[in-house]
Parts: sequence; C-alpha cells; structure tokens
Amino acid sequence: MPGSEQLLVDRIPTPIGELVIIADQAGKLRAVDWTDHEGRMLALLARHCRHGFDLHPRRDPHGLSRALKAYFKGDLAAIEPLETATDGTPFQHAAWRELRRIPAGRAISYAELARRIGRPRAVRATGLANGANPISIVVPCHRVIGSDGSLTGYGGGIHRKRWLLAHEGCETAE
Amino acid sequence: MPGSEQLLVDRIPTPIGELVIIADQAGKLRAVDWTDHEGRMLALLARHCRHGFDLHPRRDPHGLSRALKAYFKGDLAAIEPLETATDGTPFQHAAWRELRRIPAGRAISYAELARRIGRPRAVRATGLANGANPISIVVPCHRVIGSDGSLTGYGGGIHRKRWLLAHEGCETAE
DNA sequence: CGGCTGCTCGCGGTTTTCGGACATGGACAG
DNA sequence: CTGTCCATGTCCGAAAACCGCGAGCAGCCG
Repeated sequence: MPGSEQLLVDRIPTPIGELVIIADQAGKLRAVDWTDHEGRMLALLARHCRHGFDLHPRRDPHGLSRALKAYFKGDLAAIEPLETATDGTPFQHAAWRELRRIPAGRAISYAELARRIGRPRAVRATGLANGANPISIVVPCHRVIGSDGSLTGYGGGIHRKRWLLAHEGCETAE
Repeated sequence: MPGSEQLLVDRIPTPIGELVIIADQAGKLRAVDWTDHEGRMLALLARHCRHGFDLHPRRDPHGLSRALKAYFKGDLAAIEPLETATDGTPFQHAAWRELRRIPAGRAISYAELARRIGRPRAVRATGLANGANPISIVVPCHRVIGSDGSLTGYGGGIHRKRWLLAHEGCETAE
C-alpha cells in the first residue's frame, strides 16, 4: 500500500516489564511504551499516521534497543543522544523538548515545567501534554512530579515512575 | 523533510478555463481541478497528506496532461485508462468508482447513482460525495444530474458542467 | 499559635460531542 | 401542483468536558 509508513518494532525485557520500541527507517524513535499499554500506544500512532502503517519486527533496530538496555543496566546517559520523531501540537513539542533538558537524577514540578516553556499558568495542560508523550523513558516524563513532592500520576503506573526515579538516583518524597 | 509527499503539478488551458493537474511519482492522478478553485483543492489535498507535500512543476507528467488535452480536442476516451489515487471514506470510494463506469455521453441521476452503489436511500449523501471528488473530469462527476433532468450543482460552476456534457454529446434538459 | 490535612476552585490545551449545512428525491397532505 | 418532511454521509465550527496541577482557605490538633 503506497504511502503507508514502514516501521520497525522490537521488544525488550526490563526489571519493570516488557518495553515496546518503534522506530522509523531513518533510525528515529517513534514510540516507546510498556507492553501492557500497547493498545493505547497504537491508538496514538494511528491518530498521526493517517495512511496507516506496517510494523516489521526487527532485532535492535538502529541500535535503539541496545541503548535502552544500557540505560536499564545503569548507563543512564545512553538514551540521551537518541533522536525522536513525533507528531503533536506546538505546545506538546515545547513540553517534550523541555523534558529532555532535565538531567537524570533530577525531578521538577509541573509548575516549573510550565514556567520553563513560557506558559506559567498552563500547569494542568502541561500535565496533559506529559501524558500524551509517545516516547516513554527517552523523553523522561517521569521526571516531573507534584509541587509537594508527590508522584501524582504516570501513564505506565505509579510504581514504574517510582522505580525509574530511584534507578536514576533521585531522592523524592513519598 | 522526510515523509512529505513529492508531487508533480502541471497546468493546461481548456476552452472553459485553466486546469491544474497533480500526479504522484507513480504516475497516478491525485487531483484535477480548475485554477480558480485551486485553494479548495489544495485544502483537500492537505487534509489527506498529514505530513505535508511538495509540489514540483513538471511539463506533462507521465503523459497525463497530453491525455486531458486529447479529451478536450474530442478524443473522449483518452481519459478512461488513467489511473487515480485518492483518499476518502469507503462510501466516497464506492461513489467515485461507480462514476467512472458511466460512459461519455450518458448522464444518470443522483438517485440512480445511489442505487448502483447499493445505498438507494443515501441520495443526498451521494451528492456530497460527488462534490468531494478530487479529480474533476477524469472521475466524471459532471455526468450526474437531477432526477428531473436539471443540472443541479457543480463544484466548478454550472456553466462548465453544461459545457462538458455538451462536449460529450449528451442531450440534457434545461 | 504553627503545622498539617483536605476541599474547592481556577487555570488552559486537547479531545469529544453536537448541531447544522449540503450538488437530492420520494411520499404525503392540502 | 405546491409545500413539508425525512433519510443519509461527511465536514466544520462552537461549546463543553476532561485532566498526570496547584494555590488558597477553613478546620483540626497539639
């Protein structure tokens, strides 16, 4: 079918569940999410690929799986150079770009994130944009927590957010 | 920009105004419309090419312009073998496919068209699908008229519909 | 008082929902 | 013969709902 995106998909195990990795032929990440939320992820993808897409299983596409495995083994910086390609509104892009500037081991509040993208009052909207992030872990939406230090929410489940922050050596309240 | 469609565009004069012809690299027609409705056409294209598209001027792409010129010179069958590639809903595709089965020189009613695609009661909807046709002339939406023989409507203007039907040797009321 | 808890309300981008318009025509009432 | 009503698919605009928040305030307890 002409015009339909040809995507590469791989799956890797992690201490907190299996991860699905989707890349395009240019080597850019299109989506990363937990297997048990695969439906939601595919729905997100489908919304942006109007012409449909084909998923081709491929071991370690463009070295992306290797990088993610390294991250889980303790090489936190392994995911930093990875390139991503996502659709989304200008507001969402601003939020996601800002997320990648948060270093591992740090966590900021939703209010702080809103401030950094120049929309200090769009606090709740920032939370929404966070939840719409198609690329878990690499775009570290888990590094944003409540102003009072509580973990608030996470698409993959709070326990994973807690694990990831601990893995990155971040002391958080609660 | 990766993922954006590369399209070829040409323009030809006709007795009833300039025509814009848009083809893809595979040689299939993507759109045909009158210059004075170009805005509407581009909007239609944009709706279906989410990732954007680039238009490259090209004389007579894949022989399509030549075929259309031949049609206007009297070789009515010249446009019949041309291949098209369009987006659209299943209902629209059914309508457009059925349109191409109407021979030059014939005109049927919206009700008859609705009957032929198996939705005898979706008469008005058929008119809408007709109006959403991106490929004027080649997909001959002008060959559909009111049950009482009146020309009803046409995206490019009624006068063009009348001219086209006369050009094809079709005697219509009004 | 000082500190903590819990509730309420406003914030703003995105998604969903809803109502209308339209390239018609047949049935039915007056 | 004329007017009215309705079926039917799709798009568009407006309006409302939805939330991965956070500040402000009342109430409660030592």
